[in-house]
Amino acid sequence: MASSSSLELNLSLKPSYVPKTIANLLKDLSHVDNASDKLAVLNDYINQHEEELNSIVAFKRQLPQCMLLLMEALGTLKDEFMSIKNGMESETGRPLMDFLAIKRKHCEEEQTDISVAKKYDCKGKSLMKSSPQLWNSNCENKEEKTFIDFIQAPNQNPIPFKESTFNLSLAEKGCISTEIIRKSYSRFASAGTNNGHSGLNLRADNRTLNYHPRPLTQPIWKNNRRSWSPELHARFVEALNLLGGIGVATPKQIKEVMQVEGLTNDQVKSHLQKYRLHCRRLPENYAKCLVKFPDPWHPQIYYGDPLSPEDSDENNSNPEGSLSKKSSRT
DNA sequence: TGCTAAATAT
DNA sequence: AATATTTAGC
Repeated sequence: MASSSSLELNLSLKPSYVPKTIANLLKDLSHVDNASDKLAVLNDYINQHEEELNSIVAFKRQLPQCMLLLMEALGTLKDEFMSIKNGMESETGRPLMDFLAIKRKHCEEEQTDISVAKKYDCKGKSLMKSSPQLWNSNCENKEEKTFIDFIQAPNQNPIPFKESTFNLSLAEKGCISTEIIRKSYSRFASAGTNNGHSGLNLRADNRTLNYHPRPLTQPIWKNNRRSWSPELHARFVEALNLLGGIGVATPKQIKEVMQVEGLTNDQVKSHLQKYRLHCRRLPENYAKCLVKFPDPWHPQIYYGDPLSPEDSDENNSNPEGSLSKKSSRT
């Protein structure tokens, strides 16, 4: 209703995302008579939903229902996209590729339109790139992870990238197979039920899969004991954050993400215990923070996006000074 | 000795 | 997995 104006895109094909329920979106879509425009709108919603899914995946344990709702919405959107696309093809007898070529042309024009970017500005970054890219058969962009990628458990054979990227498969065969989505969805839904966890337990998201820690530069052994150098600790905290925070990450998961040779579960467990005790004494917002926060252990270190280890690693040059600060606490 | 980090036990 | 206890380094 409020968004009906946004659907007056006719042939301009501008991004049309306006938050609304799927039911309302479908209702609004039913008033659009041009199938191409419907697909464009659906595509915007699909991209936007994937972005949002990416955003909350770090909070998946706290927001499992949000994950499910988003994934259901995505499934619905993609099914709808498929059926419209199929309808188009059977009606016109024209393969989708023709359609894609037309869209691509439009999108290239759009890319120069600042107002288009504005619409996608609410979260700052990559949103604007998603829409124009959809219609390109741009296989280069391996960074662009979508829906399917972060439901892969790390030890499962990932679906080949070709199939797992919505954009690419759209370009190649018109649309991602809903079968793949369903498979992934059911894997997602059952992921946490057999391992003792109450809720969903997605072991790895797309960031975890991409996490490639640089080799440690500082010694991690002292006598016979594991020495938690600030650099090692930084990696520990990164892993912690990737896995959803101090309250939910388990020692085994942390160890796996850290990828430090010789590191044992017990050592991580011990360190986690110590770290939790330490954080417990601090204002509680520290302990809950997931992404950006000053490490209470090394307060002068400010952890940035866990994706960029250099943020935390490099700043550890003066570690011991902060360690001594701990003893001044009580 | 006391304090803490790390290891080990429950 | 969480907590408690022990060991050991400074």
